[in-house]
Amino acid sequence: MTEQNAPVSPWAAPLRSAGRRVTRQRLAVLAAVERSPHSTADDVVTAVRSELADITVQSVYVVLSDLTESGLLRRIEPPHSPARYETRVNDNHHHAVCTGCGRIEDVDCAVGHAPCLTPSWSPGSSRMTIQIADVVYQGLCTDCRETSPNLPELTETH
Amino acid sequence: MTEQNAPVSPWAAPLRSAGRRVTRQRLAVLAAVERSPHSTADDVVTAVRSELADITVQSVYVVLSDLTESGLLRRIEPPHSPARYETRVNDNHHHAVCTGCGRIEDVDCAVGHAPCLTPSWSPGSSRMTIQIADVVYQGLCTDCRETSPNLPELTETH
DNA sequence: ACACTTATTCTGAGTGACTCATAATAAGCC
DNA sequence: GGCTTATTATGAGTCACTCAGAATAAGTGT
Repeated sequence: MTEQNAPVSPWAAPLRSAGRRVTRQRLAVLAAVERSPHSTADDVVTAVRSELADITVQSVYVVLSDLTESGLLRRIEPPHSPARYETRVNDNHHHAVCTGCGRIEDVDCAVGHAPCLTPSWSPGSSRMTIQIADVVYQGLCTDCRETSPNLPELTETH
Repeated sequence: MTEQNAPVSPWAAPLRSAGRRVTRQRLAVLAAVERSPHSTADDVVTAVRSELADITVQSVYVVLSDLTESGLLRRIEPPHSPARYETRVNDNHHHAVCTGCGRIEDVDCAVGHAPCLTPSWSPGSSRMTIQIADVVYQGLCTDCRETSPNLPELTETH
């Protein structure tokens, strides 16, 4: 009875080394986001409630922002969408958002190194110390491309 | 008396060629955004009211999103900030947001061409037709760098 | 196993940033 | 000067969070 009869979640150790207590709520949120990357807070509430029926929306918000701050989750803010979360952190990936249906795909860095970290400033700007550069691609996914035939040309906005 | 006694706004022609009527509200909004790039909707309301005291917040929202749709304004959505607008459209520039004070600077493309428009997809992603790639840099501006001495290292997130 | 401290979660209210439906107004055209 | 229809104003409502304070439960020590 003293021994652990439930399997220890793979998230317990990461939580501990982030200096956070291991709670059922946090484990459930992490599992939900891992199962469905790019989930919104609302998605997470729905998913988690199948396991923890009474969890509140507010708690999910608190847990999500706390886990984001501790580096276990990454928060992305796609245009015209509530914030989304994923467990894939600490790698150089970005996101592509379909302007038709809103679906989000992961994108690795095309260049390998980081040219965008040494930006060329526009005239009149003071120079900032850049820490991160996030790229958000927008385009049409294969499904939406079929339904809407004639599209704007590819624009060089980078 | 029939001749134009007020100088024709430089924005009249662009509005017309975008198929939009030339109204005082639109001219005032465009002038305000041109004067203060990266303005929020609220900033615009304040600025415009010095000229058009009775304009409503809702109208400003409508005008801003309409002008964005017609390509006269560009809307940017910095993290943890309401949407911002600028008149500088159709050029390849991006933005750097100071994580300390929130100030926003313009950044030209560092690479000149557009490597990010040919992204390398992560496994499991379907290929989208990319139309635009927006880069958001985050870092510390010179002012904030002085006040907060020890900072996280530069991270390659691109 | 039990108490204790404090992080975490819950309860309930509140805010910021928009969005929508409908009525009034005013550009642009004849 | 009228007319048509795009714009703007009015007023209400929603979405995505955020905050204060009370209740609960991890983790720690005994």
